[in-house]
Amino acid sequence: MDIWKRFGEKEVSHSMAHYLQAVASLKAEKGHARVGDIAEHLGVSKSGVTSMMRSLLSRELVTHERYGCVELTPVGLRLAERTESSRRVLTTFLSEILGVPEEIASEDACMIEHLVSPEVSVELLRLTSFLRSQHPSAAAFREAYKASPRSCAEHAPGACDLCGATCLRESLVREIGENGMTA
Amino acid sequence: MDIWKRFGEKEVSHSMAHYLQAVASLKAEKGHARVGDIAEHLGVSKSGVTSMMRSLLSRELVTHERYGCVELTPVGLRLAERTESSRRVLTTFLSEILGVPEEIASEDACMIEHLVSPEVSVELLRLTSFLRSQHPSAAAFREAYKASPRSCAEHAPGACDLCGATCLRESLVREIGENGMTA
DNA sequence: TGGACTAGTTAAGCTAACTCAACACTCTTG
DNA sequence: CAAGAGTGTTGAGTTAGCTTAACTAGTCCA
Repeated sequence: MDIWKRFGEKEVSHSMAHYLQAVASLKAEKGHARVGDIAEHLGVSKSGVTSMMRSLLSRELVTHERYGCVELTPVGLRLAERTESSRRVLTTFLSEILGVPEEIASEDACMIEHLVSPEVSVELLRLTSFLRSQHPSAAAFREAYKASPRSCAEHAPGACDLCGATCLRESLVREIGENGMTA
Repeated sequence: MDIWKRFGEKEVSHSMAHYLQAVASLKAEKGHARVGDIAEHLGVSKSGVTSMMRSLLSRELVTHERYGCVELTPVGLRLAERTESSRRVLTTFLSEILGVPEEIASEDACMIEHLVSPEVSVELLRLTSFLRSQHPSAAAFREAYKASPRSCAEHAPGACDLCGATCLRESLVREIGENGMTA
């Protein structure tokens, strides 16, 4: 009943997760992460970076001396890596298994990467690798799934217990249509 | 490169989505949604509700007269229904297909329901209903998947193209372990 | 008809995560 | 080694989404 509020109680916020990722990727790319680099990488102002660094510093996720480079602490690094893992698994699942266009897959993954629990990520990884594997039933699945109906037939009211009074598929497809996209 | 910032550019925020859902569910449950009901339902103060109503009013997602009941506009209702659909699909997928404990499934679904694009929701619905169906290859899949390895064997460095330098599964499982949970 | 109670609103204040403008530091180069 | 360019920080201001405290509108009852 109250879960929705825990949104703000995650160990790191959406912004923080992306700052940590930015530091990690700049470090990997150029060998160091400076305030200006981070600002450019994320498309925010340098002063925004400075104040976020203060906040990450107080949580001991980075180290940062005035006018110096930013470094991830072990905890910060672990968080950055975990977010990155989650993003990779999600993107692959969404685009390869679900077959959603890559742009949408990346966008959705970017939105939710830091919100998905490791429990879900790890199971998503398992499912994704199984469905992509050479295992005979995975191959059979891929064939059958390709041919399975996209229509609402199986979602006619009463025929599908996922749908309640309204057919989920219909309302979702209507949504996509209204945004000018094709299903 | 800049997708992360679009987080704040969604048509409705996480909070708004949940206020809309609350109005819809109270309306369905008691026939009307009043400020106090919403406050109690969401665990926020009444003044918080009043100010959010002002904001939803200005976006024409609800109607609300001083000291009166709150009603969803057609757009508000559509958004509430879409969020609800998305939540239902996600919860089912996470718990039934991925096999994640129900509590975690609900929590994750609640976090991301409003962030997942309808394109992804609709494909997730398709995959979920296929994998739950009586289709022979779905049944075969379920059997094979149950028996498929949970271990890291298939993720040994180099053996799995999902993993880069570090094994995703290992880092995710480590994360779960550190939170005192079992994989 | 006027309390009293409940429901709702307003006002002021908080935190997060930004912005821009101005100032301060550092580093390079002549 | 000092001027200027470039980098980084500060400070003030903004918006979203809350909070508490104080006030007001509506309702019910004697």
